[in-house]
Amino acid sequence: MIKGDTSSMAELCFVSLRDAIVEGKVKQGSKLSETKIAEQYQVSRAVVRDAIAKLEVCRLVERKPNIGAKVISLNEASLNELYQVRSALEALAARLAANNMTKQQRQQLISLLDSQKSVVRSNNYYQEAGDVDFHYHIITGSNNQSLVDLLLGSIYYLVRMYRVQLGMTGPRVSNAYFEHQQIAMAIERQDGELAEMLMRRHIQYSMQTIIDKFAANSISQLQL
Amino acid sequence: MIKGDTSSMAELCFVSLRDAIVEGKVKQGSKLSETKIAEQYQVSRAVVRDAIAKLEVCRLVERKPNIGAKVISLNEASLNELYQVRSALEALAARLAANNMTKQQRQQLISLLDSQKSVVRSNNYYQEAGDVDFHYHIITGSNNQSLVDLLLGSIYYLVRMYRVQLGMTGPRVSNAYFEHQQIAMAIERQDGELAEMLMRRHIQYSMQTIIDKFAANSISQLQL
DNA sequence: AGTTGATAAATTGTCGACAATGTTTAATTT
DNA sequence: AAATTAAACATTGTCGACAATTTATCAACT
Repeated sequence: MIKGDTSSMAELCFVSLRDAIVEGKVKQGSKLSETKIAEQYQVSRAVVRDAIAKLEVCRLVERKPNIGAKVISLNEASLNELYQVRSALEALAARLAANNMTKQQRQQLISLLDSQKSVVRSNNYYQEAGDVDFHYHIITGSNNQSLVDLLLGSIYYLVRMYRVQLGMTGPRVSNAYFEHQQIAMAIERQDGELAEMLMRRHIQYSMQTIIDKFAANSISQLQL
Repeated sequence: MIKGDTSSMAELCFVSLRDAIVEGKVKQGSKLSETKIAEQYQVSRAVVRDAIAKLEVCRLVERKPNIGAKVISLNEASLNELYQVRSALEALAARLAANNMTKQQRQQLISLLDSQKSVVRSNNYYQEAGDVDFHYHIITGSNNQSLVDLLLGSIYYLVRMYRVQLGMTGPRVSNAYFEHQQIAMAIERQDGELAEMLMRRHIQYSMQTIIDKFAANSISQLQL
């Protein structure tokens, strides 16, 4: 954590903790000790409490009075629920992107897909977080701040947390690239209805993959 | 604020501040002074800061380092965006409610509508917050906790804030009751697709009403 | 009257301390 | 040995204080 930025220490602590949780450095279900985190980051507990309060509302931690906070536990039921919500919201994002994307945003999306073409050939197509993430561009391209806040404020991190937990940040089958292309073409043609439908399908397939992976992961842990 | 509860003071302060903001006691766009709020509620500033941190993530306040927090400003663009998101999420809630509602929840919904029948006759049909709110029952009846958290954690309060600002907590035309009935019947018959479609329509009409009201309100303020 | 600069006052961000609560460890009883 | 109770320890919730930053006020100048 770099001091001297225009952000408060509390904000930096929040981002740092959020990333540590999402990327699996702090395990799901584990207890967050304000005292230890304050020591580790060399800040006062007030800073840590501010960050934890916000993480609670982001639904990455659960907090109980006098007991403290712990990272949420991941389970198949909540994964299912999360994907239902994700599907509804990202389908909306795709429809709005088809209608609302600026020319510049459209060009960025196309450029992104072009730059990823060679990656697909070597069967290494996957989505890193942030600027090079296809979904991130669709969401921001919706130009609906309320939707951006919801998706990038909470859903995005929860989904990523599951993917990290399941080791799904690595290569994926290249169907995803094809689906992304189809969605991008619908958006380019400003066909909101098609973009929405394709995105629903895409998320549905993705959901099936991650649920299968979760189930397989649970079975292999039972066998240990 | 009652002390001695099992909730922390920070939680009570959060709820109290949220309600004050949503119900218009603290004006939109106004500055929140930690010092003054702490005085008013007779707690330390730490309690107030905890509450404000959470209100920030709920998107009811905007916070800037070294400047402080202020209540969001309401405007037509963000109202529009909010309703787009609300429509997607409540349509999903209706579909899930048709599939997931327990028998008991279904009975409660029907009872609620029955109890409101006489109110409609006197043209006084409106939705108070919480337990007697039709939408609240649909959302909880979705039995998707992720969806409940999103809608009841943020969207619900933002929508209510707009309605209070526009004086829309009073009587409404009784079309709403008819629409609610139609939705409830689709849910009772477990017809998720119809429930979803009817809910989209219902929110769309509601959106048109509130946008018209917002525009009329803005014009009348310009004429002052 | 409007602008600029300096000073005072207020507010925010963070700190360490204290009291209350919960957890862990040790001692006692069965 | 197992169960119960008491004591010690750790953590959380809240407090007031300090330093840094911003805002408000006032005086001087144009």
